[in-house]
Amino acid sequence: MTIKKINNSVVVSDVECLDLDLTLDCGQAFRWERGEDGSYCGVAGGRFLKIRKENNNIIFENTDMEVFNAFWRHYFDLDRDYKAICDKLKEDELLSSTIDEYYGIRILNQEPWEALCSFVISQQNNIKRIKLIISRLCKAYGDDLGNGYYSFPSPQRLSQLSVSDFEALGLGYRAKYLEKLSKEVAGGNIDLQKIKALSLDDARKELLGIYGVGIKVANCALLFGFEFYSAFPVDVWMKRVMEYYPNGLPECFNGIEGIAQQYLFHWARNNLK
DNA sequence: GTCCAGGCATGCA
DNA sequence: TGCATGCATGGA
Repeated sequence: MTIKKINNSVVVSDVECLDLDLTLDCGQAFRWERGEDGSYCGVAGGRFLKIRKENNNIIFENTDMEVFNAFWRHYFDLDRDYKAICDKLKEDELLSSTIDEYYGIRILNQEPWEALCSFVISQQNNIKRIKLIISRLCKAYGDDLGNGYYSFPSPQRLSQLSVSDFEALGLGYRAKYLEKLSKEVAGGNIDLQKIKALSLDDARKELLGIYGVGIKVANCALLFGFEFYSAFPVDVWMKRVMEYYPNGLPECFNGIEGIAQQYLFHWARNNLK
């Protein structure tokens, strides 16, 4: 991997295992939009980014080296050896063919607050509508970043809302979950950074204590927002996949269960039912 | 019209 | 502990 500043962009060459479609539009993050040219625009960490792939280069447009190194480098998990991870996972028969077919999925390091909210919203919902609701939430209560892009609203901002304010965004019965969660985090009763520093089991216990957070939402938040690569979310799609593992998860998943899961999730959505 | 979506809280056994 | 049920919304 080599990194260069070219004009207004940061250009990263020779990145193994990063397919923008598979990574940004695979149900782990809900704020990226694909342009007709295959580029993606989105917001993370309060920053707008346009990213595209050109031959062997990943181009981070309108980004300087400081912001790239401070934020996007970690967001895209660029310092993790996904090739080695995928090679290990391919010891499993199902993943061997799945990774060949869908090589390039990475786990994004999203912010804990956004990930937790997003997956509370995700429950009993489909990806298209999750995106729609989050988009409305950001437009209504996030900071205006220009060109129709908005930051994900802070817990402080959302703590000022009522249940009916959330319902107006189409949150349905999840409105009361978001309302309470926002107030708890804004008020300091829930400390997400502290949870991030715990062991996986302890962090999961903390999240499971939150109103509206069950085992699936907790594991998604842990994997996508708290950097726990062993978290293994099982939703309706993964329940179908689990029939292929009647004796439990294979040993080659150890420590990287979450990455295995994301490939299997993608495979299931394309191949099962 | 019915079924389903990256499920959860609640009540009851 | 495990299981049944209700829950908001919108697309297929």
